[in-house]
Amino acid sequence: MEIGDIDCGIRMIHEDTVDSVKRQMPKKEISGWLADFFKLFGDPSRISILWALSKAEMCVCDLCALLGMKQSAVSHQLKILKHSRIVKNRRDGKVIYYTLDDDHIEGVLKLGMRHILEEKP
Amino acid sequence: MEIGDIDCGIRMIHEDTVDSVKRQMPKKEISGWLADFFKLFGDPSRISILWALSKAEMCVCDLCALLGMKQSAVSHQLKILKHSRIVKNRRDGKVIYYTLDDDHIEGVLKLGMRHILEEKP
DNA sequence: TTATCATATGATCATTTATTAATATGAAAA
DNA sequence: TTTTCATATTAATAAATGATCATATGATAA
Repeated sequence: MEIGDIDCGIRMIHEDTVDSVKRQMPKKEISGWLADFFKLFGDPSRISILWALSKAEMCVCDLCALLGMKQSAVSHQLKILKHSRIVKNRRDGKVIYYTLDDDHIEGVLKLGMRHILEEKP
Repeated sequence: MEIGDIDCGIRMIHEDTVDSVKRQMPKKEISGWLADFFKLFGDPSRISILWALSKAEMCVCDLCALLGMKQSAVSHQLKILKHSRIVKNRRDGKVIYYTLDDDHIEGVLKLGMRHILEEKP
């Protein structure tokens, strides 16, 4: 129990613990990327879109019908997901089909789902 | 390629796909819980706090020192995490120690990290 | 070409959220 | 009891975000 230096306006009580953990922390840039990644899953609309795309390739208007969302709203979310390279699309005439573009996405969804189902009985 | 009913103001092109996926969709309530769960990981401060706690039990002021955050900010985030039963605490005199309160959390962090490290070379 | 359809984009608005400063609580030390 | 220290809480503010409306793009069909 040593009293360490001040960095953020308050005392540090366990300097050894802080030092040890500090060595195991990711760089700030990485934490930011991680948070940005999880933020993609932090909205019910995007969760539904991703879940749906994990089941089938779908076009925008099918997603609208499936989820009861405005076309514009779906398009905006798809743009975010595409920009994060979590989703990709292909054009066939006027129709644009979306699919998941990353092997990890379904795993993340399922891991989260497992947690939810255990937490809320 | 059938043209289906209208629900959200636009046409549904692939009715069979939509029907099939609809049967595999989680209920809205569940999508909401999922999003709320991932939202916890969608902020750099919380990511750092959770990562730190996955390495050691820590008190509030140690977290402040480690992360360079104001005590108030740390406390706010810990409150959110505790309320979501992702983190728990114990009191020892004036000091309150926090730990992860869920086996899944570290797994989620690591899965996300794996994704990040593959994406950003 | 013009009209139509599927999708994308831009601007705006309302809501949520993270941080801060100030203050309160609650336990130990003096 | 009074003071000090660790943490929590409240209120205010600024920034981020998701939905919507209106409009634009881009491809096919007439």
